[in-house]
Amino acid sequence: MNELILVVDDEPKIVRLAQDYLERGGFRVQAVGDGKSALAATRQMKPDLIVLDLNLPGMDGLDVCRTIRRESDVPIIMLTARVEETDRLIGLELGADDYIVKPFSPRELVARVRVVLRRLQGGNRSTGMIQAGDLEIDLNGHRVTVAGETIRLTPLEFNLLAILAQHPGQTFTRAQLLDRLGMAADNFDRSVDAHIKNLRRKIEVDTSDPRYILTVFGIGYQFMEQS
Amino acid sequence: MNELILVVDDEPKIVRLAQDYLERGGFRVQAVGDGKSALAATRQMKPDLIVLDLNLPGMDGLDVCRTIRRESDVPIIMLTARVEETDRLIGLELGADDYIVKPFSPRELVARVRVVLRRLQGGNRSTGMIQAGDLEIDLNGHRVTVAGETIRLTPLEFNLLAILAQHPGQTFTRAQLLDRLGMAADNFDRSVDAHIKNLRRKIEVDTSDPRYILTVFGIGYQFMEQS
DNA sequence: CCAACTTCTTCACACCCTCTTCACAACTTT
DNA sequence: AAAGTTGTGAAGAGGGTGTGAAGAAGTTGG
Repeated sequence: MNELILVVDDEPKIVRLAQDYLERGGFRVQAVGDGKSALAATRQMKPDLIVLDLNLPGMDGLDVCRTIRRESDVPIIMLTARVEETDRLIGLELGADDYIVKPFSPRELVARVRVVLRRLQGGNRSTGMIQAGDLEIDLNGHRVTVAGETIRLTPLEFNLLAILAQHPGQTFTRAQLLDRLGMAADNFDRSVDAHIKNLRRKIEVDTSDPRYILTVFGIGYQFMEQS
Repeated sequence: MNELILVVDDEPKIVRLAQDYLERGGFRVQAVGDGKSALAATRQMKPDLIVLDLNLPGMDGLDVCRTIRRESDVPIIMLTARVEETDRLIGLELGADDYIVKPFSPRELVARVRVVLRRLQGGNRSTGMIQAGDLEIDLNGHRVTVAGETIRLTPLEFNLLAILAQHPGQTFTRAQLLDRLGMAADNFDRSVDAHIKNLRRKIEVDTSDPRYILTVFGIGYQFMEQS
């Protein structure tokens, strides 16, 4: 089955153009015109990739991106009108996988879509089960076992572990984690540390020499890469 | 071998101007004055990029663009006198990759040519990934691998490497690096040296014969240009 | 609706890593 | 050969992190 691309833009011309080229490129395309519909469509149709315009009526594209990221790892390509904004996109690290500056060539769009999809195909995303050493995480069942023993995690601890474990080797800043966990942005950064501490106490054999959740000094935390 | 650019325009002044600047920019240039010749030249010489004027004698520029697109994926930059956004879209719809409005600055033309060539050749500026030899830098994930092995970098070392690697071949003075790293301006210049030393120890095979971070005596440092 | 419980946030202190600086050696340029 | 520039190891100052405990906020059960 061909990949399903969700195009989110309020300009019909752009939508038509993108849809036309993407379909000619062998993708299925669904289009919506505002952020609210984008969220609904993402939940219902579970697209394989989202092309998201930054300035949308109503909800800001950045908020849409953030919200989608909280519940899904679907790849997102941002469309932006200004070159200056692209710096912020990377700086904010809000979870977009690529961006394209308007006016864009539709062929470039198709090429970028292919690149992003190919890049993320190696990732294991569909099973809902993550294994790492003695650790086993059941994303759907909200269950975590260490050496066969089920352990009790708080909701926040589970989500924290899930985010990290779904991206082994990638370092998340405290701000990114606060964001993805849906915690108030004005929270103290160090509250993340507290949860990491509690989480380590439950899953690590030796908390002073962690095997799963590593500290990246000055940046944040990361889940140990599988060897 | 340098890229071959085909310039299609019926105004000798424009052709001369474009040819002059493009050749000075390191490209080979071939020029024709009408649509029919443009098609023939495209088939024969297989240029790496085409600069195409919209209003040509005989065949319309849009038709030329459409026809070329049927048989080739060569990048096309359109030249036009009109400014309206709708025209941009029409051009892009036909398969052009960029759009320049006349009168244009010849330097802008060269810059656009470079941009289009780079982004269609899989330039990975926006992916957040930088590759150079055995070195791989994940800007978003704050991860650096050497020959597949993840290495530990301090925040300052990571930023230093990122700045240098994002501008290969460009030499930075110590003052520039201090500035970009957000270090106090009254810092000792030599602290940069110390970080370069530590960085080299982690990424270079032989620190006395660096492959990635080169010293430019009397100036500063630069990241090795990859061939 | 209240009480009991769990979870989340904040604080303070100790500890560890990083950054800066210094001094000297090695190198490049003139 | 002299002068200036860069490479390098070591040590102190500064800032980030680990941690336990206590208060705040949210949840569950009667």
